[in-house]
Amino acid sequence: MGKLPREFYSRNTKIVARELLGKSLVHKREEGIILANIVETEAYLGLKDPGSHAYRRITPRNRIMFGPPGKAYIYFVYGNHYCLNVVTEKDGVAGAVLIRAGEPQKGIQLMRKNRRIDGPLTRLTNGPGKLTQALGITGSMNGIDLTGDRLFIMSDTGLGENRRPLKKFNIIRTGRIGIKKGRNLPYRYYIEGNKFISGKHPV
DNA sequence: AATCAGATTTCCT
DNA sequence: GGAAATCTGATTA
Repeated sequence: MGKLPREFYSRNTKIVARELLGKSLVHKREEGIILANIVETEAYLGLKDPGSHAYRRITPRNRIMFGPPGKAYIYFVYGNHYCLNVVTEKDGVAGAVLIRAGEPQKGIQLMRKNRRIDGPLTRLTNGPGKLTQALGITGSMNGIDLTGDRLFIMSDTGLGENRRPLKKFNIIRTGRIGIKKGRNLPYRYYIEGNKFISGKHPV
């Protein structure tokens, strides 16, 4: 139930993406603790991955991806949203895992407040932009150290207001969402049957 | 149910 | 200039 150490992140990006499923993402704020279990991730590799921001070279935006593992790479997309990534691989090698969806466990009232939306729990954090908004994560936190005590990831505590801890689960691997180049590469991972995966629900 | 406009930054084919 | 690791609320394109 400890906080994941830097060695966890300092590994192959696809392995980290897979192993982050079922872990607990924690944001400590003045108002209280917000915690969600990670249920969907995508691996973004470095210079050779055409779907990655780090494709071909370092830029001011993607520089965090090239730095030490265990940091947060947070970027702004489509004029409105922030996406949270975890930096992987050794210092100097680009790689990151996009956290695409979570399952709310603690601080659900805070999440609803941050999202300024009513509706089912399953729509609170079922997408990368929704997740950061619910957790109160913005671009000013880009580069924050995930081995610190403000924003970090733990093994599933089994605590939570929502439901029992995730036990064993099957992992499904598919192509990544929302990109054109590199879409065919099977670098998206999610927990089979989970109700909090990104995407539209039928009404 | 499916589609569209709008929010508006960062980086280029 | 135009697309991009998105989402919401309004419209039916």
